[in-house]
Amino acid sequence: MLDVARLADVSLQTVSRVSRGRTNVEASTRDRVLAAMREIGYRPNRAARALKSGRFRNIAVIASVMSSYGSIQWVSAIALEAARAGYSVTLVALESTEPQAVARSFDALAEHAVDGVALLLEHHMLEEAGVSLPPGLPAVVLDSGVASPYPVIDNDQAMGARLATQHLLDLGHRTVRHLAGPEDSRAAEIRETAWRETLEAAGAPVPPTDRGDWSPESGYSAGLRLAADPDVTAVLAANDQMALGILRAMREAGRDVPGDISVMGFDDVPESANYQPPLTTVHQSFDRIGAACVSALVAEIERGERTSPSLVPVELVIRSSTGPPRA
Amino acid sequence: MLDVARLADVSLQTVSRVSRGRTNVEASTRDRVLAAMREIGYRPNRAARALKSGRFRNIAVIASVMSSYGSIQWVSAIALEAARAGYSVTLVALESTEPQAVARSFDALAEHAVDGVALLLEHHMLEEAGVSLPPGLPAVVLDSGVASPYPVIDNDQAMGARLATQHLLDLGHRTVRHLAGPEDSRAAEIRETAWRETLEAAGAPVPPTDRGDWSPESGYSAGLRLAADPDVTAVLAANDQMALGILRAMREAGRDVPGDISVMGFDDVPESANYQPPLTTVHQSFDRIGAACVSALVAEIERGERTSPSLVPVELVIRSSTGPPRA
DNA sequence: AACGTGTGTGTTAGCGCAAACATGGCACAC
DNA sequence: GTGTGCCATGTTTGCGCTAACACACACGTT
Repeated sequence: MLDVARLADVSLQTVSRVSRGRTNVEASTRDRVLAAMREIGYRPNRAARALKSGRFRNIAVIASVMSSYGSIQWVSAIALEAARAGYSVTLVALESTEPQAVARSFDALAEHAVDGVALLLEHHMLEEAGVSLPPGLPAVVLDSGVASPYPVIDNDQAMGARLATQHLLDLGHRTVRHLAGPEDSRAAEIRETAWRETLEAAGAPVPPTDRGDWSPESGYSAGLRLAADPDVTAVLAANDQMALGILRAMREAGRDVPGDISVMGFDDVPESANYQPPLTTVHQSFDRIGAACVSALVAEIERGERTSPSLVPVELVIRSSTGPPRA
Repeated sequence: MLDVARLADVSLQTVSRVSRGRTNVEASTRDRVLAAMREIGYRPNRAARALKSGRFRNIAVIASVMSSYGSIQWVSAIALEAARAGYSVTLVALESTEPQAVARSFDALAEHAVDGVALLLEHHMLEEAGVSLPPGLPAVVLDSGVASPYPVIDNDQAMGARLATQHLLDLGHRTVRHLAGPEDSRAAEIRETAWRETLEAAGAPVPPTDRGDWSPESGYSAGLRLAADPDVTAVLAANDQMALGILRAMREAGRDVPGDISVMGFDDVPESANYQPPLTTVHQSFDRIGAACVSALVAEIERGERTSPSLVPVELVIRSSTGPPRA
């Protein structure tokens, strides 16, 4: 920086002003400084800048389940949007959801140079691990319906489950079975509750819930049970992967989809249009989530504004795995 | 830090030593300092530490295609392994693979506080964008077979394609069709070359290559063409998603898999065990890649050692989509 | 003429930490 | 007793940058 200043024959402060794009520098001076920077190959040192300003222009994303389609979409959407806002993104991947592993990652986080955190994890994990974020650190939680001290942003999953269930009822099914996600998942709970309430509101009987762990395997074994029950005409799986397992089970059991049984998923993973048959599902807007998340974080970091929780609408995607029940 | 020093009645330097885990501190002093840190809630300031040491303990991962299964696995494997080595990971997501977008991301990178970079992109993109990394910045490329100035790490994809092709030949197929990935993909090229060479080595005829873009849709349309050709008895798709599309096409064309036609994938995505039928494919070890990548980077950052390129072995996963040709 | 007001630029100080060097105490050999 | 070396700990300094202030000068206003 000193070299640049000397070469352009200005003070260090003027170089600093140019490098930060401040306006109160005469055009000719600015050009001289910029030329000097290029000649020397000057790059501002982020560490020094951060030390002085107290800001790192960096946000952390803590993701518990990088294997799931949703969290990946979230992470990339946040990374893209953060780049637009001039922030970088530090990815803190959890080895597992064991309380100790969560606690360890949070300890590491405290030493990270971040101005804010996006939490991509089930909120109860935080409590189980007995950890908390460093006080005063802005954060948002990407998870719906939790009582969190931080702003919460999520897809409107309840709306998704409602739309899905209603779609099946509208097709003429007497009721809809639900293959829920694991009990400790908040998302699973919300989807299940919305499913139940939609049935109740329509006066349809509420059958017992089946439960899987998001994996195709768990969908497969639940699917075998469902296939064996002649009363079942429609199934809503809590995610696409489990729906895939159900499709496989139905085929093996000789039950036609959607002729004998309608199957719906949830998430709209890119593959779902190519399942057998192409899956009717619920599409979530991850890029909008990412944008909402980053703007909430930046608002709090830069202007101290707290955002109120927000739910991003979802959309029904009707393909070929659902149809009217056989008369 | 000053408060901690006062509370523990030691010098700043001793606090610094304790906080970095240096050994030359007496046990009793260390305990006093640690207690004081806890009481005050002291957290070392990364920016100051980085400013002083010239190291950020942070590596960047530049990923071009966060949507593909492989890159996601790579990113999380690297993040996990980096955490173990005491590094954090900054994710630089590319908006697109347009040269301008790539160039923009690289400009941003230059201002990032990173000690090293892992490049998760096709090498030719760098050249097209006309960008280069800041000189002297350690980097590794996760991409095989490129002539790169940086160490290259990858799964042994040639081995995978060889194993897959040989598996089909061993089952008794006269030859094997190949649905390759896009032409601009190095991975696609390697897989295709290995497939061709395996056929040639076995004295099998080399049929024309079909080409897709990694998507299930492209697999589907290629699958329809393949299904119409009665000579085809075995197909190797360059990834699982395209294989999924082929499976769908075969089913719609009334061709049994593996009875009429054997289909193989490549990647072993978690869903592939639940495709219809469960897919025979090639499994890649992403965690080993992540570990190799981080250790290569750390070796260069901390000790200036250049690692030689390394290929991580892959494994054949035989499920139910392949079998002997109908006699 | 005296006084604000604004604009472009320079000077000073210090952000929090760790390297380099300094110190002082103790164990041991001679 | 004196020297030697080693260890735990303290003091000083500066990493690269920017906020705060200082200043000089060109204006317009009273």
